[in-house]
Amino acid sequence: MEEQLKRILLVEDDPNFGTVLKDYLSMNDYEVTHAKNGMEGFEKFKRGDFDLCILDVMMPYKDGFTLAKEIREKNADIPIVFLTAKAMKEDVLKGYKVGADDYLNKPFDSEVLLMKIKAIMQRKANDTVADSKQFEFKIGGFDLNSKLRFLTYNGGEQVKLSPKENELLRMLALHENDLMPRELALTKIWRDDNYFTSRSMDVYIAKLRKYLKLDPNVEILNIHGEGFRLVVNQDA
Amino acid sequence: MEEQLKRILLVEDDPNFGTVLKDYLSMNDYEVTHAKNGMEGFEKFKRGDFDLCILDVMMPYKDGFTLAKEIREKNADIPIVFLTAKAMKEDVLKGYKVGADDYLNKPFDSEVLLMKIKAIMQRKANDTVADSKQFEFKIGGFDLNSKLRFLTYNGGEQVKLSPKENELLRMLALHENDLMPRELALTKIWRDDNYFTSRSMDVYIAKLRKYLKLDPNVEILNIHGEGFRLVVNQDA
DNA sequence: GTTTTTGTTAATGTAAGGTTAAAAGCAAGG
DNA sequence: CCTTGCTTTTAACCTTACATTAACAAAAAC
Repeated sequence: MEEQLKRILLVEDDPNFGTVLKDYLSMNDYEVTHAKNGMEGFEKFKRGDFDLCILDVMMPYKDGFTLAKEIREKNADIPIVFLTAKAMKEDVLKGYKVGADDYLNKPFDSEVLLMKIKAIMQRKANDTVADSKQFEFKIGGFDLNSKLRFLTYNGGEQVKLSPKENELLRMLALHENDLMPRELALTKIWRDDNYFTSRSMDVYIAKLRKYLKLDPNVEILNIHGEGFRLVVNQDA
Repeated sequence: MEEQLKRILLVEDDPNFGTVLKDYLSMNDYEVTHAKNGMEGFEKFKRGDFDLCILDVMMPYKDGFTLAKEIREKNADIPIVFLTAKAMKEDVLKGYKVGADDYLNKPFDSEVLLMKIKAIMQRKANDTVADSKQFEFKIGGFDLNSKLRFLTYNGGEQVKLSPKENELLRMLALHENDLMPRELALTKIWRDDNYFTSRSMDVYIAKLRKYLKLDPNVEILNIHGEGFRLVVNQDA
């Protein structure tokens, strides 16, 4: 029953309105990333892992619709809500064509926005059956219990894992014997893909290798420039 | 999957507003009982079986908070929504302490109220599944009688538990060997999740650990950032 | 051979949890 | 009322757990 904080990407060029809206959403338990224009919005979108996008339609350089189209190319499922000052029919239509999940005219009641967000999230949550819910893994002689965050070797003592250790090992296990792309772990676990998070991840790979040393048939291999591979030798 | 008509108790002294609201809710498929003051509200509450209470805060004789407290004594789970003209901070706090599920400032958008009601009902519906009626537990060498609030070790002396000690231990026992999320205990037992209630809970965890020290096979483990785990080693 | 990427260890800063004691609430009973 | 005893909260201080960053070594790519 773990409640995951929902992440929202807010792209709004009006600094006043943007900040107020961000604060309001933050107060209501959403993790908000605020981008000040379309370019920035797309960059942040690519690097983070969001649950919902709120896009202002009227922005310099890159308008909300164009941005939405780009976002849709990367992710066909993510809910998008448009903010617009104009209640023009064509605009609304254009928005829905790009795949808007909802539409709000400025100025709007912030409570209404909140309700709509909640409704959209819920709707999506029901769809998301594909979201892997596996929390127990056998890795060679190890058992990983990813819900309670511990690892045992041959039924021995339980070693506690930190949240990051746990998620990373789980992600590797989900791709056992296969490539687990760096980018995937970084966007999903660290929720940001940059130099520092990347180094942080390497630190965690080292930690995991230390735990896994107990079983000579289990190892984490690096695929240079690509990611890592959790391999289990099943001979013996 | 039979749909049961939800029953709402509406306590509102303003006859105009009360009637309008009642009609509005009725139109939206709720069965509404309208009480015109606190006394009447409590009488009707005792006699009826409601799914939700909507209480006006400002009422003659008996205000909404007092009424809420009385209702809470009879039923610790029923959702309560307060209506108030004042957006005063103290009022809000007082309300949540009594166990408010939501708060609405008059005048408000009736659509918003409707959505909130829906959301609350849904939330409660999910909780109720896990809400067990078990009141006796075996925890290693201990027996917990949660109705009479005492704990015995190997049939020895009965140690009395305070209400909070009791509820917390029961909540842990309901999740034996599994994660009992911090948030769950805080929202269910303390009815509020903030820094202080959280520290309060830690104090109670310490108390329970002291009681449970008698049996070396029983312990309460912490899962950092998640919650606690009551583990029982069943080897001997 | 130089640059980029990865491996590893240690240092730092922050957040969460543990512990104890004092203060505040609260419900009898005098 | 005021006290008394019990429960709960608040506060202070301490310890542990985590994640990030830095620094340097090793490996791979170019």
